[in-house]
Amino acid sequence: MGRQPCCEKVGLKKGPWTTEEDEKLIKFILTHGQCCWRAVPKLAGLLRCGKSCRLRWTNYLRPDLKRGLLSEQEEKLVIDLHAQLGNRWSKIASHLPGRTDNEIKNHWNTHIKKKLKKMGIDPVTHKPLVSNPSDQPQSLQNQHQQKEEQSCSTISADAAKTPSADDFIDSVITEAKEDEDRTSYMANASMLDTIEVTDINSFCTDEVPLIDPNDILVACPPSSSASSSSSSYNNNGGSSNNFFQELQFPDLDWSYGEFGNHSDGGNQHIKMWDDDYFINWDFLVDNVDDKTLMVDPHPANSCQRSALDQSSWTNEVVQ
DNA sequence: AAACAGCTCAACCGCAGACGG
DNA sequence: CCCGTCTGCGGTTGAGCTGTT
Repeated sequence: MGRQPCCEKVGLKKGPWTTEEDEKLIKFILTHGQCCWRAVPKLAGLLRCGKSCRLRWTNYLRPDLKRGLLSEQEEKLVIDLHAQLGNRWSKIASHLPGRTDNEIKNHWNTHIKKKLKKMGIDPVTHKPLVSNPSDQPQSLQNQHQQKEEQSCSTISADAAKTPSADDFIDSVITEAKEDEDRTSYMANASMLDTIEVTDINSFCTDEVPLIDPNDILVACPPSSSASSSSSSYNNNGGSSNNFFQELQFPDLDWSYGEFGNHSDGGNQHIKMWDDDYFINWDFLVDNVDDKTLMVDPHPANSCQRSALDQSSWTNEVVQ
């Protein structure tokens, strides 16, 4: 009785991903696109549940992900959106190209929350922390007031600098609330320019990246993380770093450890998907060992396959 | 140098909603 | 409308790292 588990858990691996697992997953997704996550581990030869594969891909392996700390602009946008949307991280993330809900959620819990509290603002209500301001010394009240004004002023200053940023935020909030379709959002996407979000093209975590093969912003991870977070940035267990280096993308530097300072100026433009974009993908596809795998010369198209196509490829591969 | 505390973030869990039969 | 399946989401956990004593 009860709910069926998402997968047969017996014999499935858990915990940090290894380089080999990452390779398998990347190769599989690049070759087939995303579909039917439950089938992915079986077809890709992974001892993981589909859920785990999906998370690994969307939160870490997707090539269009930005890495590193959120910029001030992004942080402000997150705060604004959170004030309106609450903990709807995926909605918030959908307006920050290259950022995942998990990343934003983590950043909120570890950084922004503290920042707001320090400023005397309740991170939940976005209002001054003290419930009864009269209990508070006048100096503290002033401090809160100042901080709040400061907070508002920084945002409004930005708004002054980028006049349509507020409009944009309003529009995306309205859009999120009304659950408008993504198309209408894309129509307004150009407004993102005003808040210095680099990639204004369609962004959806459930798609293989449909990025414009131009520059995208790849932020360096925190230097601390480069040395810490062993499961990810260096080659202990979950590292994909070496793998990416081995792939030898032209003009692409994956050597996180060399990025150094990451605070604000830490973001670096890396020409990740240049004119040879598809050649790079081809390179990967060519290196897929399993010759039985279907090869799509334009993996980016994979995401645009219809549900029918996707079911048919699944069947083909299964067969 | 060792022990401990605090921090970060990838990964997991369980629930809810979407969807198709 | 119901039921089963699948995916997405948000909350939580815990391993590993850093800083402090």
